[in-house]
Order: sequence, then structure tokens, then C-alpha cells
Amino acid sequence: MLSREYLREHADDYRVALKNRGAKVDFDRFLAIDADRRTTISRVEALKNQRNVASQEIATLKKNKQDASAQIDAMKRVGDEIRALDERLTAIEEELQALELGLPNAPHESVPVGADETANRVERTWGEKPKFDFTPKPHWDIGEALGILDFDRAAKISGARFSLILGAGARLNRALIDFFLDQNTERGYKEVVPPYIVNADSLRATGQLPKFEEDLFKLTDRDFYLIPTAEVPVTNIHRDEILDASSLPRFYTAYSPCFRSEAGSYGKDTRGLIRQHQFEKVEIVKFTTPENSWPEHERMTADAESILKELGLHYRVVTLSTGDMGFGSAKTYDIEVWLAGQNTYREIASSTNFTDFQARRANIRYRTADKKIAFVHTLNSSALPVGRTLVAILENFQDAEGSVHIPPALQPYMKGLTRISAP
RNA sequence: GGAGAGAUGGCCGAGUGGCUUAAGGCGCACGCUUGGAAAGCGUGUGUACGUUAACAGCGUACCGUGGGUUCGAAUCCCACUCUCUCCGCCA
Repeated sequence: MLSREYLREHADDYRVALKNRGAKVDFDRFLAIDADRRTTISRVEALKNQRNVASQEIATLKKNKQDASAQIDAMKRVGDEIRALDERLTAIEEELQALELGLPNAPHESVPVGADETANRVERTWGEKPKFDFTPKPHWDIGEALGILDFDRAAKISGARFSLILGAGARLNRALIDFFLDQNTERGYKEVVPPYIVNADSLRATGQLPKFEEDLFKLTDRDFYLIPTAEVPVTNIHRDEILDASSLPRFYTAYSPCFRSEAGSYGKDTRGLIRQHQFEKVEIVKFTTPENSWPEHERMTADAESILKELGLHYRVVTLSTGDMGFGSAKTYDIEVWLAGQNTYREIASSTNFTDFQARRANIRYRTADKKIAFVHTLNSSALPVGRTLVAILENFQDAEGSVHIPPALQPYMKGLTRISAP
């Protein structure tokens, strides 16, 4: 959500932002309703002032045992007017809120302008593509041969886009969670275990609702949703709070399962672990002051990158273009890891500065040193997703025999196991 | 799942229709006092929206949330949410 004042006073700038995003929203309707709201408020508040003054007079008259029926009759008419205007104002406010919740964040000036991912800008690359003297296999072939991935049985248990991870693969899965959390807590992120089921208010705060309900799993009997990412419960930790400036920045990290309906993505990434209804992820979240959010964004991205470096996984960092970035984002870096078996880079982490977009929806504020109140900035990144990291390890560290070598950084988490071999 | 009790400012807590622009206390800030401090005394102390050059004034709203009754609601009525206690169930 953006401030109404900003939208009024920088309407032309925002129109450009909408065009660059390729967003189709009725911004002119928003401006018209906003103006209507303010004139209506002025009218009804003048009437309420009149009523407040009159009820003091009525109280005084009654106290002195004098007749107040003329004043009461007059106020009955004023009351009817107030009721009518209040009803109108409620309708205006409802429409205005619906419209403003549908307005995306304005991209930062450093974001490349473009319609889609072809306009994304590569910022840097780390490591090199591993070399093989055989044709590297995709992870689904490796995993099934090693007996650590079983998609057929997962389909029997649940359906398409679910996975069953077994034996050493499950052990590696667990090791990754532990390793990621250790990496993040060493860098100052506070570990939390949040709820994995949240209410609609929380999803509205982070921006998944109202526009993206179809991406979520909703419980049918109650107003509950399964979280699509730990970003949702962790960002909502401080919803409706006023934090002290001295307590900022605040860094959090959380492991969670993530649930996504992936509606509309039929036919995409149908094989393997890349796109699942349920996956696991460790997330990092930052709350900062506005003046610190951009340097903190760079540091947060570097934090996620350093985990890939520890694992020895080749990657590149790209800045998403205006047409490719998410709804609430002011700027997003995607970290794309190399997948040797599929001969391509795939998104493994998404590092976003939301500026005050989520903070306004979530009403997360802070008190500055000189006692003023302002919205915080929120940021988050994967650090890292478990399944896709598992994929990268299987594909990049396979050998000609079909075994997979465990990166040295993970070996302590695997009781010293150095490789997973065929049974 | 059943029964009961609650929800008031940063915190505690009074308040059952108009003298509440929410008493009183604690905390906090500033001032007086002091060699300095404590104590004491005094003053101040929320948020949002509207108006505005203004974070100055003025106005409106806010006593868990949403409706209703009334000239007027923290106070009366209805629904809901959350918290606590006890019972049942359960990892």
C-alpha cells in the first residue's frame, strides 16, 4: 500500500510506474473516490460538531429543568443527515480501500524497465559451471536411481506436484534446514518458529490478499490459510505495533513448510522438485528504518549468497525488471543457481525490499529519536529453499557412477557422510 | 466440545446515559528545588483522519471488533473475536 498523499501529489509519477509494471488498475477511479471522500468528511464532521455543541446545550437545559424539545427536534434532523452521510462515507471508504489494496508498489529508480524477464539485468556471477566428462542427469533421474526420491508414490498419496523424499535424501533435507538456520543465526538473525496457518489479515498485510487468493490453500471450514512462505507470519510478528527506533534493525529467520496451489502453472516444471504444492524453506526477514533499507537490502542479498558460496554452488544475481517483479516489491534480486542436469540457471532465492508497502498494510511503525512516528521498511529473502538446494546438490555434485558428493560444509550435519551412493 | 469471568491510555485501575474534552496512581519528559542526586513541588504526556505552509491551531473519530437504540453511548441492546479459570479430550 502506498500513502494516499503520495498518490495524490505524485499521480503522474505513479502512472509511469504502473505502465512500467504493465499493471492494469483503475487509478483515475481511485483519485476521484479519494477526492469525494475528503469533501464528504468535511461535510459530515461539520454536522457532528454542530450536534456535539447542541447536546451540551440540551444537557444544560435539562439540568435546569427547562424545555429542550425544540433543540431535540432540530438535532433529530441533523442526526438523519449525519446518518445518510456516514453511510455514504462507509461505501466510499470500502471502495477506496479495495482500490488501494490493488495498487502495486512503485519500482525503485534502479530497477530496469521492461515487460518481462528478458529485461532482467545480470549483476554478478559467482563460481563456475561444473565440468563433467559425461552427460549430467536431471535430479529426478539421479534421485529415483538412488532411491531417495519417489514421485510415483507421492502421486498415490496426494497427487501431482507432491514429493516423497527417503533415506539419505531425507537426511540431507533435514541437514540443509539445520545448516541454513545456523548460517542465518550466525549473521544475527533471530530464529523463530511461527504459525504455519494464518488469518486473512496477515495475508493482506504482506500483499498476498486480496489479489492472489487463488495461489493459496484455504481451509474450507474456517477463515484460515496455509502459509505460502514464512515471510507471512514473520512479517506479521510486529503488525499493529510501534517499535522503538533503538530496536531497529530487527532480523529474523524461520524455517517453515510452504504451501502453494500453483493454479495457472499447469505444464510448467512438471517433473522433479522445482515446483511443488508443498515445499520447505528457511526465510530471512528484516525490519529497518527507511534510511537504512537499501544498504540492508544489499547485505541481506549477500547473506543469502554466502550460503551458496559455503556450499560451492555456482550462481548469478539478477535484478528483476519492472514487468517481472512482484506486486509489493520496490526492488527484487533473484539469485539463480546453476543446475547442471538441466543445463540452466534456476531461481533459488528472491531478495526483496518492500520499502513501506507492507508496513502500511500491516501498520508496523517506529518512533524516531525525536519522538515522531513513521512506517518501517520490510525486507525478506529465501535463505534458502530446501528442495531447490537439494536439486542443485544432486545435479551439480553427481559423478559418473550416479553417486552424489556431499559438500564439505554439510558433512558435519550428515554425521560425516561424504556421498550418497546407489544401494 | 461444555461452563463461567473478563477486554478502558505505555502500565495499573475508576467509571451503568449528558458535570468524562476518561478520575486517580505508576512510568516517562521538562522545570523548580539542590554543591550534585534522591525526595518533594509544578507542568506536560496517545493514535488516525480532515483542514493547513505547518509534526502550529481548529474540527472529527477511537474505551476488544462490527452493528443497533438515543437529541446525546466507555456506559443500554445484538452479533462476533480474543484472553483467563474450571471440566472434557489430546501430542
